[in-house]
This record gives sequence, structure tokens and C-alpha cells, in this order.
Amino acid sequence: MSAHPPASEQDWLAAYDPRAFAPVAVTVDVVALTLRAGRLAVLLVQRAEPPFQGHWALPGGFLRAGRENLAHAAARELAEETGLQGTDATAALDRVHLEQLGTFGDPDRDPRMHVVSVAHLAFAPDLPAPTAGTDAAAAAWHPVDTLDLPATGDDGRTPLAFDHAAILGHGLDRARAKLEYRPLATAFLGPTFTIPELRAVYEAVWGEPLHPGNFHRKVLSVPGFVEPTGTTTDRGGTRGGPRARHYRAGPAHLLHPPLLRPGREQRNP
Amino acid sequence: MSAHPPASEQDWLAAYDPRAFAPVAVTVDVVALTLRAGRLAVLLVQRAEPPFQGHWALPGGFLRAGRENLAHAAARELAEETGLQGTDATAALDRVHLEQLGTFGDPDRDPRMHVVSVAHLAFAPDLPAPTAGTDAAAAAWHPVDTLDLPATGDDGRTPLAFDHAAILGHGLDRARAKLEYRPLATAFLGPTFTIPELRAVYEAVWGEPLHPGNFHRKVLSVPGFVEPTGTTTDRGGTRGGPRARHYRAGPAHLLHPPLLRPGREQRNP
DNA sequence: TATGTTGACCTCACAGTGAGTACGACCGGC
DNA sequence: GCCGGTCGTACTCACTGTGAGGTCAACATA
Repeated sequence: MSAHPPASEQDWLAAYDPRAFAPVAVTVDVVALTLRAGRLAVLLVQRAEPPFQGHWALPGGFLRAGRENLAHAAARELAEETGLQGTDATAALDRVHLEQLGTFGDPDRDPRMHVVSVAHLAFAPDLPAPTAGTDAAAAAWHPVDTLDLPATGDDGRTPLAFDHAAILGHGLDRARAKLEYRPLATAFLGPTFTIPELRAVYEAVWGEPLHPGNFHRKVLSVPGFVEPTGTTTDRGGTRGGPRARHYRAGPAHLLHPPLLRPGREQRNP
Repeated sequence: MSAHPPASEQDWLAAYDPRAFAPVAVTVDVVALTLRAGRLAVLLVQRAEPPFQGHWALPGGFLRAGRENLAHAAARELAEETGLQGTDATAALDRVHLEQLGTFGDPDRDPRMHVVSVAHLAFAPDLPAPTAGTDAAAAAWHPVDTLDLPATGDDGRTPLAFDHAAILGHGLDRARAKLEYRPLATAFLGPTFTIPELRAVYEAVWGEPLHPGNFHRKVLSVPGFVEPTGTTTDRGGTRGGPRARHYRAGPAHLLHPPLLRPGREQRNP
């Protein structure tokens, strides 16, 4: 068969079994975000093999053809590369929110061949430190503010492998936007939490302080966002203050009205 | 090589050239929306070959491995299956907004093999009637309100091929939501338009009438959405009324404040 | 006990909205 | 040429949600 059939032969291509001519691989990558010590962090693995040996990369791997769908592949890769595969770890992973982020398929994004990567976005509560998988030299949570995106690599640090810096940038944008109208911030917290803890999630993801009083009012005014448990914290904050009430996530899937980020009206690109 | 390597061998898989073991195909499908006679319509092609022979399907085809990225493949498929490949047609296609919608990769969504489809969404001005490609029996714009999604096929009509009904549903949801905060409605219109024409786009996509006065006020209050050309229509509407002013699309990429759909606050799933 | 911090709640001014009204240009029909 | 109806544009009004700030009492630390 011809290596470069002319443009008019797309019907010819479609009539044949693509496994005979289409050297395309499909991988799944995961932008897994969590809160570590009050800072937004992303899970990265250090590549043990070429290409990009020694570089940090998003966890991911090849889709198992014919045996799993994309969401399952993403969940499997996340479990494998965090080392969270025990019974209690499975319970922790059940609390993870996982959604598709986008698909990246430039022909030269992988030097080996044409690899189409379906990126996913995961919001996780504070997971234990990851253990490196067999094809990785290390795995760790990295605070995103020290990655200094999108200029990663310009100041001497090793840049992320492949186009993973761009994928991570998309994931952060999506996470910041999605917190406005979906109750996903609770996915970063335990089963119960306080309003100030919820506010800390928003401040960490958005990277700016929020007005405590207004945030409190808005969260409680959204129907189904949080519901009180009736209990409070055992003691006040480390620097004083009254005890905070406990809440749990409510049944809402959509925040109405949304919690909008401050100061996003004056810039129009 | 083993047809079913055990779960612990993912590193083994990653170390090998996937073209030797991964029977996965990547296709690109397009949900192309336009306005025909004031109604929202989607481009469908009738399949000439099995599987789903005779069924209507979204236009799409295989990604040309190593020679194009996903956006290029989507634009190529759209051009091919609309028969718009001439010079003036290229100009018409330049006005089309194209974006990635999502990727669908269930192992059994195609009976032949595991096919991962990267769906795209296109907003087009009133394009000419399409001509069927070589692998299609027919191609036509179908008003979406007669498709009766997602129950397509229940009332005797032939259902869409593969999981294309679900993909189309996602596309319509995305289009309706995106019109709120992106100036994409102008992509359905010509280079200049009137405010009532723009309102007709929103009413057709959202499927409900809008308050003319409030819509007018809101469109003009969004900086960079539209800018006046200084001219007006040659005459009033067919049933009377004054001449409407002409506008063209402004430089804004984001609508601030957004144009929100009415009546979306009382239902929380 | 003294002092500073903080969660919960409140007030006030203002921007944006839905609903309705007003006006006059314009159409078709008589 | 007149007339009734249509419709683009503009305005008013009441209401909602917001940002900014204040108040108070519970609480920690010294």
C-alpha cells in the first residue's frame, strides 16, 4: 500500500480495516489536583525511560484496546501511579472527581510516533504521598505555583515532558472555571468541613484571598451546596476565634447562583 | 505476543512499539450546526456501507496518522462531506468556528473494533446544501427539533449510527451554554447583521423567545460584542417597523457580563 | 486578665436584571 | 393619502445579588 495516498482516496482508506494502515496510539493522561498544606498541587511522575528520560510528566499510559473505556483507563492510571491500589486506598479514590479535559493529537507531540492523548482532570482530597510505578523513577505532588507555568523550564528547571505543560495549563484553567458553577470544591475536602476550610480551597485554586463574610453568605445562599451537620469543631482556630460549624456536601450538581471569581470583568482579550 | 497481558504488565506494554499490539483506531466526528430558515440544523450523512448502512450519522472519518492534527482533520472532514472544496467555498468555511467537543471511546461503540472518536463542534453561517461524499449515500441539514433527541428512533425513524445521538446531544448542550459567554452567535450570521437577527440566533439555539428590549440593551452593554457600522437596513421588516441598524462582530472573545438563558435557576438535579 | 484573632451575621450602596411602557418609523391594505 | 398593526429602539421601575465594611461574641495565647 502507498505510504502517502492522495487526498482523493479517503474513501479508499475508510473502506479498509484501519489496523492495517493506521499507526496511531491512544494514551490517557491525568491532571490530578489536590490540596497539600493549603496549596494546590499536581501529581507528576519522573520518567525512567526515553523519550524525555528524567523529565517530569503527567501520569498516564496506553489505553487497553477493546477492554476499557477512557474514564476507566484514567482511573486505572491514577490508581497505578499513585500506588493507591489497596482496599482503603480504593475508598480514598472513590471520593475523587474525574472528568475528561480534552484530547491532544498533534503528529509530533511524541517523537516515537503519532500518539493521541485523552487528558483527564481529577480533583482529589488530600491523598497520601504517591509511590512511583514501575516505569517511573519517582512520583510526587508538586505545588503548581512553583511550576511557574507556562514558562516551565526557562529558569533551569527541567521542563515537563511532551506537551504536558500545555495540558496542565488547560487543566488549571478548567479547574478554576469549574469551581464557579459546580460544587467540586468539596471534592478536595473530607466528608465534613467548615466554611473557612471551603473558602481555603477556593483561595488556593484561584490564588487570591476572598472576603470571608461575603463568601460565607454566598455559600449558604446557594441551595443544595452544603448542609449543616449540627456539630462544630472541637476547638477554635489555632490563633483564636469561635468554633466553626461543620457542613457536608449537599445534593446540588450546579451552583445557582454561581460563585464568581472577583475582578474578571475589566480584561477583554 | 499475548492477546491479554495481565494487569501488572503495563510497563511491558509501554516499553514496546504500540503499533505492534494496539488495534485502536482514531476518528474525528463533527457536529456542524447552522441556521436554516430560522431553525437550528445539524449536518448529517447517510451511511452507504455497513455497519449502520442506511442510517444517518455525523460526518467524520479516520485521522490521517502522522500527517495532521485533530483540528485539521475535523476541518478536512467538514469540507469533504459538505462538498465545499472550491475557492469560494473555502472562503465560506473560513467563517466557521470549530472547537473540540469531547472524546468518546467505549470499546463497543463501533462493532468492527475499538474506535476512539474525537468529536468536534462547528458553528457555521448559512452554508449551501451539502453534496454527499463518496462513502455516503446522502448528506443534508436536519433541523434538530425534529430529531427529537435523545429518543431518536423511538417513533419509527432510523436512529443515528453508533453513539452519534449522544454526541449530538452533548454538542447541542455545549452550543447552548457557550452562547452565553462567548460571542459565537455572530458565527451563524454574515459579516454584518442587525440586533433582531442576532436575537433570532439566540432564540433558535435556545428554543425560547427572548425579551426584545432587554436583549437589545444587554447586547449593546457588553463591551466588544458588536460595533455599529453606521448603516441601516434598506427597508423595515416585512410586516412593518423601522429600519434596523447594522452591526459587525466586535473584538471581544468573552462576553462580560454574559447573556444568561432565562429560567434556569429553579431546577437543581 | 489582657489582647488579638476569627466565625457568624448584619448594613449599605450599587450594578444588573426582568417586566413593562413609550415613541415613532415603517409596512400593507383600503 | 389615510389607517391600523408591526417592530426597532429607548426608557422606567422594582427587585436581586454583589462588594465593602462593621459588629459582636467565642476563643487562643500570653
